[in-house]
Amino acid sequence: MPTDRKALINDIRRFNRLYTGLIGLLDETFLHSAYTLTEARVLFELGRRPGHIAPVAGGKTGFLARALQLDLAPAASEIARALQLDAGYVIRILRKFSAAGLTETRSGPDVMRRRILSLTQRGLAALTSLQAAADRDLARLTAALGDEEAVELSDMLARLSSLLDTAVASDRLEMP
Amino acid sequence: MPTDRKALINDIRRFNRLYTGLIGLLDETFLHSAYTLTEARVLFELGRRPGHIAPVAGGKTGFLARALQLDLAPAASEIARALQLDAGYVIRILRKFSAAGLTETRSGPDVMRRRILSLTQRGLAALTSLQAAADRDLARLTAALGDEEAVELSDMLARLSSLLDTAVASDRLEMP
DNA sequence: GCAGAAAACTTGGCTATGTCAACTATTTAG
DNA sequence: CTAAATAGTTGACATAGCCAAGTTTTCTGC
Repeated sequence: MPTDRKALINDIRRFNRLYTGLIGLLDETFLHSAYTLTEARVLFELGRRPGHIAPVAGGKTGFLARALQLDLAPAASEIARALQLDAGYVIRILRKFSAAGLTETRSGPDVMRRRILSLTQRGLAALTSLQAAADRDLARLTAALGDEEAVELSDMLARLSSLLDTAVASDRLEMP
Repeated sequence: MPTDRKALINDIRRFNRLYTGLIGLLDETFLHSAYTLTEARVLFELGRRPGHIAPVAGGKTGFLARALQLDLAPAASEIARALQLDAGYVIRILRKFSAAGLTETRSGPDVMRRRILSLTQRGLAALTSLQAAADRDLARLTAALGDEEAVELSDMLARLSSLLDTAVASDRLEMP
């Protein structure tokens, strides 16, 4: 292995340590909320998927939809995959949400298709409030940065995301 | 709040999502090892602190040492703080390590100062093996990147660490 | 359109992870 | 010397999250 790769790996490890600590700090926001950390993540994930906010009436979840990468696939399993969580665990969280009136299953005439979830107004409100809290903390955290540094940081994060995406994607292809 | 700050916060959130997923992938390395994720983190932390590998005989842990930021402070509490874990929890992990012969408490002539830990040869071996596994995974992950990209990534991580350090540090000062 | 495969859902049981409160021992500050 | 901090220690407890096994629903090949 070339030297620069060793250096890179070392740098990633160092950064990992730093960022893990930072995430720990930011997560406190959620711990002070009415939801657990994972519940919050699930809530965010529900909000991120338009298909779950406003499900297409009668939308098919079959081969075609999947091929087109439509976001209409069943909720629990998809969220579990996205967040790397156990499916059973996610189901329980979703049921808790449902019981709290945050989500609803707008089942059309076809009762079987019970899996498509959507956020209720109440769920959307909960999400918005969580987002606001998280934003407030991030604003506080980045308050010390100058305007130039802020822009620099944004640019780096974007580039970094792109690089990591490439890496992760090709890693996935190799070892599925 | 200026527009660029909102953009920055959004970018951070996006990056957070990506990186959280990445960390989840990398953590699998440890889950497949003989240690749990947290145990592995504690082991790494022990290895990171030279004071714990080779404690200075008779080293003082008092006011002076603290003022000079010497790394001779008691093990458990320090590790707990660094990793944001409960002290009692850390103690138990450390005892488990001790029982497995990974660490030892080399108490000097002063019996009272029973807190300084060090890794045994066996502990060091365990750590080395874990590091190797983690390195292997990181190498695989970054294999798809070109040499130029690797260097670019290293540079960005360093710069990013510096920016985040600044932010976190001044955040701590404001709200201790 | 039907049989079997694949994928999603669901549940119970379990371990690891982590919290909390209480108490003791030691160290530091005044 | 005394107070207050700081560390360590322990038990009891709660939660998070995984696993395996079973059920239901959807997809695929014929």
